[in-house]
Amino acid sequence: MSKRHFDIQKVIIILGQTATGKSALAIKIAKKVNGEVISADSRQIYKGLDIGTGKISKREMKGIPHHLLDVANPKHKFSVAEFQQLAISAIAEIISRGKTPIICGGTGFYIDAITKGIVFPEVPPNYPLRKKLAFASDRALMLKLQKLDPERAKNIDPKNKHRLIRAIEIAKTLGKVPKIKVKTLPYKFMKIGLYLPPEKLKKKVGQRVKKMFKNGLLKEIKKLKKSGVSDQRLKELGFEYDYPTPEKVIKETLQYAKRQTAWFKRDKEIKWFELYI
RNA sequence: GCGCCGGUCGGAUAGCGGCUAUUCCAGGUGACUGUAAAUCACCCGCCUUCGGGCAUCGUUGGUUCGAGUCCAACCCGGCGCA
Repeated sequence: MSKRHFDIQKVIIILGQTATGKSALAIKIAKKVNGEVISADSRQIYKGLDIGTGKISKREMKGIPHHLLDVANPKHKFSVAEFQQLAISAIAEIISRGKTPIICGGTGFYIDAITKGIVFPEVPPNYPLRKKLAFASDRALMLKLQKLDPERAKNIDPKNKHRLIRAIEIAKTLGKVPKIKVKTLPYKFMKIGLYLPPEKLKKKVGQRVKKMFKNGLLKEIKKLKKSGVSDQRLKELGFEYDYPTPEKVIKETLQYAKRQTAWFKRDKEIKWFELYI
């Protein structure tokens, strides 16, 4: 019996708050283990959002192949489920070439979609329906959901319109919202979390944002607008479209970092490291 | 010095005498099943056994059954006139 038989394929995950040095570490590890990087970032997935998302440049990649960057059009929404599919096939494809997948990113939900194998109900977004329901009050949405699927209505966030609308969307096509299902992938996920103490993070974010402005963040936003990305969309993507100031961007980035921490805190499998940079 | 206006939580703001002082921002804790830098909940004067208890609207008095709200004086800030 060969040793190979007992080996479970490893998939390395590098996660953590923004600006903690994930991308650089991913490159280092990739060099060591003959790996390729899969980005798990809900904004870097889009074409044209480079400066504002802190996307790694070709040069910084140092020859390491990167997947799931620039695969979506910023004009349209990209969903977790789509990401999950692409990521799963990217993992398989990298492994089939005898290399090690390294998932690197800060979008906790995207990472969990892979590592926990969340099975999303096969109901794609119904944008006309969403648009229509967007005007309804949370109370009205709740009543609607109670009629469609009393079970789901019992444990849903009663004031969270996005979730209510999604639940209604599912219930309308499937009859009801299916119970949470999980289909784990046959890999061993090694979760490495990068952490910076608050003061250092603040400093790092400040430096990074200033660099963004220097590198032409405003020009990038203008370009996106010109290519047909609406103000509304830009806002969804986390960009100020009118008067973004460094102070504002820094503040928002730090707020985001806090939300990231809240997400990652729940995952006890993460091994945390402070990077000295 | 005179006149006018104002002083309410870290900041901003609401509060025609009546239960528990409003809302927004900032801050904190948390939730998360196809929007996730999204969305949502709770806390945000002090104490608490988490049920509540005690404070508090510049200060000090007063009117009143009852005052952030009315009155007086004072303190502070802004504007105007000297």
